Parts: sequence; structure tokens; C-alpha cells
Amino acid sequence: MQSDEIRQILSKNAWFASLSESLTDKLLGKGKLRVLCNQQILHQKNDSANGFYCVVSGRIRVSNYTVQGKELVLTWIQPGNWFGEISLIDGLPRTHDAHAEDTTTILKVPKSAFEQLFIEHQDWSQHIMRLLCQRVRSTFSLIDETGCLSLKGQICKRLSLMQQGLQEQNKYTKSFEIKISQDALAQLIHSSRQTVNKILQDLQSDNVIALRYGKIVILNRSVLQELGQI
Amino acid sequence: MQSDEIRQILSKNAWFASLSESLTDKLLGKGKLRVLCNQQILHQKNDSANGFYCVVSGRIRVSNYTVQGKELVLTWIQPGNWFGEISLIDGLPRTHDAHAEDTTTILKVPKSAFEQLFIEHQDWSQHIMRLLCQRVRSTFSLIDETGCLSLKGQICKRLSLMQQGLQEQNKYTKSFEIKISQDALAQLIHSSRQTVNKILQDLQSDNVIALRYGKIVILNRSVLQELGQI
DNA sequence: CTTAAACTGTCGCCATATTGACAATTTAGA
DNA sequence: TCTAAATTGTCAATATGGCGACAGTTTAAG
Repeated sequence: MQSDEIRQILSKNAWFASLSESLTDKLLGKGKLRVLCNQQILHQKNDSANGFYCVVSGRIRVSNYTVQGKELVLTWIQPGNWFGEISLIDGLPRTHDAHAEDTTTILKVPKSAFEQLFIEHQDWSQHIMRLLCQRVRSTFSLIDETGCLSLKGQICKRLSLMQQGLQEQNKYTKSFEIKISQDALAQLIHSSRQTVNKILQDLQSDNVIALRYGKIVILNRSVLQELGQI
Repeated sequence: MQSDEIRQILSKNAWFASLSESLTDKLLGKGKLRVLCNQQILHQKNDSANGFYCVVSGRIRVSNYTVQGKELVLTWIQPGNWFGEISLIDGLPRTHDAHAEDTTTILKVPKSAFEQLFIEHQDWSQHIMRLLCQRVRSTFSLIDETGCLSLKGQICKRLSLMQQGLQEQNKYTKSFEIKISQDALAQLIHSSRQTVNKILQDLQSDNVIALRYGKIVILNRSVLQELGQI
């Protein structure tokens, strides 16, 4: 993959785009590309941390496991998004497992380079603080969703956000198709496949979405967004 | 309230205790005490932010509201804990409502003084990053709890944490009594008073806790902690 | 082309939690 | 001391969603 190709993907991300040129040069210079195959483990909960990551292509599934062994998916990280900074800053172990969903390319900035940036660039800590604030706010949103919304609302909100995420990556051609199984969607909202199926079919009969094998097609974005508040 | 008295209360908090003397002097010097009466509003969701706070006595209830008007309590902030930094850093509005539970004294560090610290103390940003990491990790824990634990488990975990919090404040005399109504506890775990009552009585008949009017007495801490993992 | 694996659609049963209602108890304040 | 408000205890009715089961469909891989 070409360096400008990577830079173009990463620039779609608002946080990365706000960095100075010297910072982005350094991040890309120190970062190494790594390809993970489907379901490969990037790191596990309680691992000690040695890198700051950005998804370049594919996606990363972030999750925890119950004592009974059931996987609880926190989120999917889409291309352009950076993660893994928490453990690098406070020195404590990883909070979640991170698996590759599909074949996935990531950029890895080693711990040493990450720490070096605080010394070489005075504004790096400001940017990291902003990234942390984003992390807190999006986690608060998650809590609000599970507490405030019905399952139908949660599904609609998730689909909305995914569609929006894809659109930001300029995947215009297929921006109305979300590649996700009903099973995976159920894991994202901590529900069951059967319940999700029932809700999705309701949405289908209202012409908000269309169901395909392993995919969901968005037919009516605005209604979906409205329903994401119930 | 005396200045050393305040300093003593705040020093029980690990984050504050890790600050350099010059930083703590500055925080206390620039901070102003403010007394809120029971149920008084400190700030509301979407307010613009003008202060960084620490609870000195009493407690602050942090919550959001559903569209139906039901209050969803995120957490109670106990004495010694700092909060409100997110909006000061990213400049965006408050994420939650903050109400006083009981008569409550807070220390307020104005926005200008908070920002000044980044300039006057090179290590301030490091400390703020650590505080943000704590915030993210405790929020992740909350998500894990609601996703992984049964209601009984959630109740036990909350009681455990509250008891621990009180103990750290050296309130030895009453460290086994938690002042909270069953209604309020239900709001903390997003459940109903009736269900909470049923679970609490189970715990009472197992001699783990004792129920009083508006209070819960912890009889067996270790069992409570164990149950907080189911 | 064939076959296995992954995914979807649908049922019914069951466990769990919500809600409304009402009585009893405890506390705080006039 | 008396009264109103807050809190607790309890029950029945109802709703919600999880889970097992199984058939049908689509896809991918050899």
C-alpha cells in the first residue's frame, strides 16, 4: 500500500486531520503497517501495551467476555480511527480484547515513538487529551443508548452510526449497504439474534431497510435516525 | 471550613495526592468553596462549562434523562473526587446533569485558572491525562457491569464500591452503613424499586446485609464482593 | 458442481423484570 | 405531640426478551 494512499485514508478522520504536518509525518514515519487475517487477535484484555494503533482497512472488533464465556462487543473500529492510547498513557494493561473482523490492515506506532512525541512536540499532549475526551464522550453515549433506548432504538442508532461512518470514508458506491450479520449486530447491542431478526423485519416491512444475506441495505436514512431516539 | 481540613479530605484521593505541592497549592488557592443545598443543580446537560470541581462534603448525583423524563443516574461522586474536566478541555457542553444529594460543599476551580495551569506547570497535562484515563476505565467498568452482571451482581458490586469509597474517607465509625434509599439504588442500576427490594431481602436473609429505613448495613463484605462478580 | 458452513426465518416456552396498586412503617418538621 | 412525606414490603398482572429447536437459504471453497 502506498504512503499517500494511507495518508488519504487517515485524513478522513477529524482528529488526525487536526494534527500539524510535522506530527502526522512523525506518526506515519514511525508507524509500521501490519496485516491481520480474519479473527486474528491484535491484543487481549490484561495484556501489557506496546503500541498505538490506527485501522487502515478492514475493522477491529473490541470486546470483553463474561465469566460464562459470552462475548460482549463494545464496538467495531472503522478505518481512519486511532485506538489503544489509554494503556500507553497510564501504564496499565489493555481494557479489552481486539480482534480483526475481516482481513485488516493497521498502522502500529510503537510505545517508544508514542512517548517520544510528548517530548518532541509540545502540542502532542493537547491532541491526546482531545482524543481521550472523545473516547469518554462516545463511551457516555453508549451508556445512554443502553439505558435510554429500546432495542429497536438501539439497532436504528447503530445502523445510523455505521452508515455515517462508511459515508465519511467516501465509500459512496456502497454507502447504503452495511456488511454485518444479524448475529454480529445482536452482539453489538447485547441482545439475541432472534430478537434482532424480528426487529429488522419490522423495519423492512416499513421500508426503512432491506435485508440481504450478511448485509443490511439502508433505504431511508432520516427515518432510521429518528427511530434511533426511541 | 478550615483550609487544612479541606486539604486533609482531598488528600485521601489518590489522584490529588499524586500532584506536586505547588500544584495542590495553586488548585486550593484558586478554588472557591460553594455550598449547595439538597437537590440544588450545579449544572445541567448541554450547559457551557466554567469550572473544574471537587466534592468536599456531601455528594453529587450525575445523571441524564430519557425522552420520557425518567432520570438515569450515572454515578454518585463522593468527597475527594474531582470532576468536570471534559468540557473544559474540549470546549464542548456538559455531558450530564449534576445535582447535589444532601447539603453538599464543592471546591470550584474557575476555567481560567484551570487553563492557566497548563502554562505554569509542565506536568499538569500529564496529570489531566491520567485523570481522563481513570474516567475512561471507570466508564468501561460501568458498561461491563450492566452487560455482564445479573441485577443481584450489579447491586452487590455497587454496595461494595460505595462501602469502599466510604472507608477511604476514613469514616470508620459508620463505614458499614450506606445511606441510600432502595429507590435511589434502583436508579443507579437502571432497575425498579420493587425488584431491588426483592434482591436486598434475599441478601438480608443470607446475612450479607441488614435493611434499615433509608440505609443499608453491610454485614459481610467479602461475600458481597464475591457476589459482585455474578 | 457439490458440499459444508454460515446465515436467516420462525415457533413456543420460560425466566426475568416492569408496572400499578395498596398497606405499613419510619422519619422529619411544624 | 401530631401530621405529612418519605420509605419499605408485597402482590398480581403484564411485558419483554432469551433460548432451544429446526427448516430453509445463500455463499464459499474444493
